[in-house]
Parts: sequence; structure tokens; C-alpha cells
Amino acid sequence: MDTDVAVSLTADGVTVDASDAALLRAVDSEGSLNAAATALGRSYSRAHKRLTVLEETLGSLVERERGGAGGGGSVLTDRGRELLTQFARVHTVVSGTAAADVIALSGTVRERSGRLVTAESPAGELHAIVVGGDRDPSVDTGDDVTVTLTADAVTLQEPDATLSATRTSARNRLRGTVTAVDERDGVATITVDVGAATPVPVLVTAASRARLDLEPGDPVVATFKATAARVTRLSEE
Amino acid sequence: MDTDVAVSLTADGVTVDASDAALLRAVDSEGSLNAAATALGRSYSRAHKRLTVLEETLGSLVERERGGAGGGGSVLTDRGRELLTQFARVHTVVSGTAAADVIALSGTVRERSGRLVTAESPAGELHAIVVGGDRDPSVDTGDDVTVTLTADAVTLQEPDATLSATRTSARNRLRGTVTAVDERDGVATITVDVGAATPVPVLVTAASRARLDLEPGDPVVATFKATAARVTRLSEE
DNA sequence: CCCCGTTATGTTGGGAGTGATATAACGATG
DNA sequence: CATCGTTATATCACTCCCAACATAACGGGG
Repeated sequence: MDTDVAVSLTADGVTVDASDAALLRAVDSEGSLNAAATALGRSYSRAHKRLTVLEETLGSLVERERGGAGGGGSVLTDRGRELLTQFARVHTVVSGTAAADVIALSGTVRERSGRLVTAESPAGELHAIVVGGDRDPSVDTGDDVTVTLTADAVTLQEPDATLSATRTSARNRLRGTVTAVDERDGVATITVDVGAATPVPVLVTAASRARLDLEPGDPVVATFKATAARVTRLSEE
Repeated sequence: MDTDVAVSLTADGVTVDASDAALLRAVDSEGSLNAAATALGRSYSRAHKRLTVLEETLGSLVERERGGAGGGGSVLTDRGRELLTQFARVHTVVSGTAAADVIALSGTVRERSGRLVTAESPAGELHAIVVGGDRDPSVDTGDDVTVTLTADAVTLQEPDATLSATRTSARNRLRGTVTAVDERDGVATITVDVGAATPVPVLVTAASRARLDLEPGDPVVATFKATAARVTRLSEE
């Protein structure tokens, strides 16, 4: 059961999806809208129509010239290239987190101020933020919630390194013990039992794992930023 | 230009998308497949057909009974509810990162071992991992790359807190100065100039901002995990 | 024994998106 | 001035998806 995501950027009613980005990318590499469409196995007429619709609200994305030596051609404008890089960046970031393991901790809300929520859980005190979601009834004190984050957002520390806690950002801090280590390709997934219902997977580099000398049974402290964790009502699950 | 994502879970050829999850959720709250379909404004026949297709490969998701007092009804099975929570968790995590600001730093690869890449950048040395992406030609030494991550993955520290660096995971560490502070709803976006082409936005809680006493002009150290940052070839943008 | 609302199944028609095709305009090159 | 491959535009037919409709089976309750 692997997860995949479809990213799209939307502005003023138009939404640029992956196929649109692919079209722009093909125009950039092929040099003409016609060649781009056939390279992607799409019809020229549709590609052209789609492009004009996009440009109608986004401005000029492709500089098109007809006639001339080779019959003409198309080149990406600065705006088009900028749109492409923006899409690529969001895509890599989002698909990156989609590939990461998900951590879910359940607790009850003790306090809320603004978007910041503090919750009690078997693993300890949790700080996280609410994301102004789609159909998300706002979280309130006393609610049963789950705090979700990704395995790559968690940092591991030696259990006695408490002194530096005050010098950095306020962070979640869970004590636990290593239950499993899975290292491959320079990256290690450390499974940590923090007292929650389910052990927590943590993604670290092999270098970090070696430096901390982590083996099953070792005590560790797992920390993560409050802004990297999201709070949702349990009913919403 | 805001970004939105469509999450879907796929297994054995079937992909469960948001509308499927909504259907299951409606069945859970309405008590019958018929009521669920009409509540969602969808036709019953289609909903039923879709459900059977899903169950064909995922196993029983909904316990259906016909006849009886109220004519029957449908209840989610454990598997169905489990699928629903899994979907919800992935959804909140992914849409959470989609809502966060994207940080992009450009550099050139100096070394690679496994999925871990070390790159040189104007801001300093960067460590990040390659994500086994779609059409991603693997990154190699000498390549011009961009390292992308989200603003919520970056931690801020006082500039003189260097001593604790060795006790925690190997991390990226960029010195810089605060150029802007935007605090609202208990969450602050700190813009930091780290020497890169573009200043870096960092998302912290208002409490952290107050503790570190961050104001424009102040020196800070921005740190982030290597496993939270992705490397992509520059041509791929 | 009838009633009722549900599950189960199939058929039909319409609408949206798209490929395919046709035609015209374009303009540097030879 | 003819050529050529492109852009620009319009139309037609096809496919896919889905709502709508129809029909049957089901079974506890009145």
C-alpha cells in the first residue's frame, strides 16, 4: 500500500497539473509545441488549446514563432521557466514526504493558543500546530487528537544531552529505547519505542547512526519541531 | 499560486483516492451505502460498483446487510476503518507540507555515498538525500543540484551553541542573519539570509521566537536534518 | 402476508474530454 | 518565388465516465 500524490498549482481558477508541466518541459527540450505534443503522445490541437488557456490567466509562458527557416518554433519565456521550476520544487518536496514513513501519536488537547496546540500523550507532552484544513473543525481543549508527522522530521540525541534543550527552538522531546535498526544505502530507519501504542520510525543518516552508536535496546531521546507536526481531531480519521 | 495535492493509496493495481475515502467516511456516518451516495451527490449504482471493485482486491471494507427492519444497512469493517485512518494520516501529512514554504538551495555535488549526498553551496556545506524519483537520473559528483526542503523542517539556534552539535544527528548547519519576522496565530515565519541567492524562510513557534529573542539583524544558526532535504539535478527543474 | 428501505445488477442516455483531420497563415531560406 | 515545418483555428467522431432509471432480491416488523 504505497502512497502517491498528484501535485498541482492553482491561480485565478486555472490549475497547472503534472501534464501541463510535462508539456512545458517538452516544449523546452523539443523546441516546438508540435514536437512536444507528439513526443508526449498527445494531439497538437489539444496541447495548443491547453497552452492558450493557461496563458490566458498566467501570462505568456511560451514564445511562439511561425514561419521562417524551420517553420518556426517555440521557446519557454522566463515566466514559463519559473513556473516549471516552482512546480518541480513543490513536486520533489511533496513526493519526498509522501515516500517517508508516517508517525501518528494520539493524545488529548490540554491547551491551545493560536495555531499551536499542546496535548498529553502516553509518550509525554506533545506540541504541534493545526493546519487550516479542508473540513477540519478546529481542535479544542479536551479533544482527542492525533499528532502526525514524518519519520524524517525526527532527530535522535543521546539521552543525557539535556543541557542544550534551552538554547534551541522549543521542541518535542520523547524518551525511548531503540527496538530495531534497518540500515541501507547510507540511510537508517531507527524504530524507537517511546511509550506510545506503536513504535516510532525515525529516519537518520548512516553517519548519525554510527556516531550515536545506536543498537536495539539503547536508550535515546527523539525530538521534533512543533511546526513539523500536525494536529487533527480523532473523529476526522 | 497556492499548491494543492491529491493523495491516493495504491495496492495491487487499485488506487484509493480522496473520493473513495469520502465514500467510506459517508458510509460510516450515514449507516448505509445508499444514504452515503446521495449524501455525496453521487449515484448509488456507481458507488456500489466502485465499492465492489475496491473490495475485489482489498478485501471486505463494508459489512452490508439487506432486508430487515430499516431495509438493511452497511457498516465499515475493521479493515475499512483502518484504510480510512491510514488515508487520513497520509493526507494530513502531505497536505501539511504542501502548505509549508519551500526552501531551495543550489550547489554542486562533492561526494555521494548511497542515497546521501554532500554538496557545496554559497551558504556552506549541504547534506541531503536523493529520493528514488520518477524520471530522476541519479545525481553524481560534480553535478549542479538544488537541495529542497520545507520551512517547517529547519531549526533555529543561538549562534554560540556550537558545543551540542556533536551530540546529535549529523545536521546541516547554516549561519545567517534574520532579515524579517512575521508572527501570527502563535506561529512565526523567520526569514534568514544564509548567503544563498534567496533568503530562507523558517517556521517556528511564537514561543521559540520569543525565547531566542529574534529580531531583524540578529545572527542565528539554521540547522536541518539531511534526511529532511532532497537533492535533485538542476536540469530537472 | 404485506410493507418498506436497503442491497444487488443491468441498461441507457448525456456530457466532458480528446484524438484525428482539415485548412489557412506565416516567414526565413534557398 | 516556391518550399517547408511550424503556429493557429475549427470541426467531427470516438471514447470514457457517470447520473438516471429500471428491476429483482432480501428480510424484519406491523
